[in-house]
Amino acid sequence: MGETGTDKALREGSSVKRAAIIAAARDLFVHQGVDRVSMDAVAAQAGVSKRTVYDYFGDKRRLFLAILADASDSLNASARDALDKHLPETAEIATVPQLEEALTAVAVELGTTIVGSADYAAAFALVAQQRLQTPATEDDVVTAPVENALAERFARWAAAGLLDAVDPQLATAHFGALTLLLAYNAQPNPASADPARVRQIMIDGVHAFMRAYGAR
Amino acid sequence: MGETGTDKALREGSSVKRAAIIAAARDLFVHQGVDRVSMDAVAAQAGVSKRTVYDYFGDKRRLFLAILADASDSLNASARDALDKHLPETAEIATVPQLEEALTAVAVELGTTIVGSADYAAAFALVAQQRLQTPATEDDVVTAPVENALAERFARWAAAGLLDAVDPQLATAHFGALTLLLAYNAQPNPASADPARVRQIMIDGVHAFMRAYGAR
DNA sequence: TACCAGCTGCACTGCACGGTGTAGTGTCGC
DNA sequence: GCGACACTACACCGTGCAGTGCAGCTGGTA
Repeated sequence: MGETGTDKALREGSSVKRAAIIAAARDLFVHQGVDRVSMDAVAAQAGVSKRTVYDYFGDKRRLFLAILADASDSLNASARDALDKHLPETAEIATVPQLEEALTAVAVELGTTIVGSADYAAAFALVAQQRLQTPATEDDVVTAPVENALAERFARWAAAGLLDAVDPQLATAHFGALTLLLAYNAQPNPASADPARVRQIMIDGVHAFMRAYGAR
Repeated sequence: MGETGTDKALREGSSVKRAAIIAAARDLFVHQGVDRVSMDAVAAQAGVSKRTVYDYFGDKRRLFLAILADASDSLNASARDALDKHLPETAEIATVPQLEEALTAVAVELGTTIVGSADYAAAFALVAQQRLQTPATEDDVVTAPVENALAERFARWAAAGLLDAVDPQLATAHFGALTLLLAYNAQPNPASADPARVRQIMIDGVHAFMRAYGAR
């Protein structure tokens, strides 16, 4: 399941044009909905002929899937960056306050990069749009890797006596709900978030999480 | 802002037909997306002629808004019911465990009726679909009344020393995130939720909430 | 009986969009 | 000069859909 077969006769083309088309389509799709955006509009926004769009991506559905894959990739990449940056394997976290500080740093960074950035918020919006439609939408944005990485760390801290979490998976879900989920949902419309507001939600969310799960 | 003006020349008609059209349109819209559902399909599903749909609602947009208003009303009604049932003004809640029990009852009921019921889940799905589209979407599903009612109760319990909540609004937001938001988001697709799963999420969510906000 | 409103069924218009085919232009390597 | 290629501009087809107009059926009412 690694490669989604580029079935036939798709042109490789330059990566800059490809990126331009994806960016244009993403922005238009997010703000107007996939169905209301014509391929002509995508081509115009990308500064490319409509024919080129079809030569590159085949049809509208495959263009959409390409957007999802692209967003999913960069989302996971930046999430992993944030984790490695603020919660490295070598982190010396020995007290609950240290843990809260580190988690807050992670949450704020994730919040500003994910919720605050149109690129990633777009992915969620698009999935939310298509989720209900044609049931054959198994092509989702994969959040699992990040969640698993977090759950693994939670389990380690629980073992170390820093967290009072019987079920690390559940703790991870609650962490996400109190931070990213809440922040994303609190925005009137994604891709235009108020950074300060997001930041405050993150801080409050981590604080509540630590009150619930921090060892006493 | 009370009445959205039924501009002109709309027929009142029988409430059963009206309800049938709304139900049919809601289901189709939720499962296929507003743009992909034709008015012919709505009429057929409702067992009504297309002409009648137009005579009743004017156009597709107003039909959509009627669905939102309808869902918003019944959602708030059943939410208020759940609150009055499990957290009446006359409730004798004096201990933290009693509070957790009552909150769990409320959350489970809200979860099964809202997340578990297609009617209300549909509203959120539709709003999610339209939220990004044409920015002039001020016609939202109003959750504010319920949230305020909850926040008010939280404030009272905080004053009574049962909750350790400096900011009742924030506590309400966290309560919602840990329960409804998480449950709604954990469903692969709304309107087909697993009741047992929803129930468990609610129980766990309230438990975590009480660990974070319950007085020690 | 005549009238009238609610409703159906259907034909019809106008339009927008997905997708294709193709002629023509610029560019690179030989 | 020549072929191969990437790309554009544009015309074009088929289709699906929002919305309208209308003829006709039905049941209730005076």
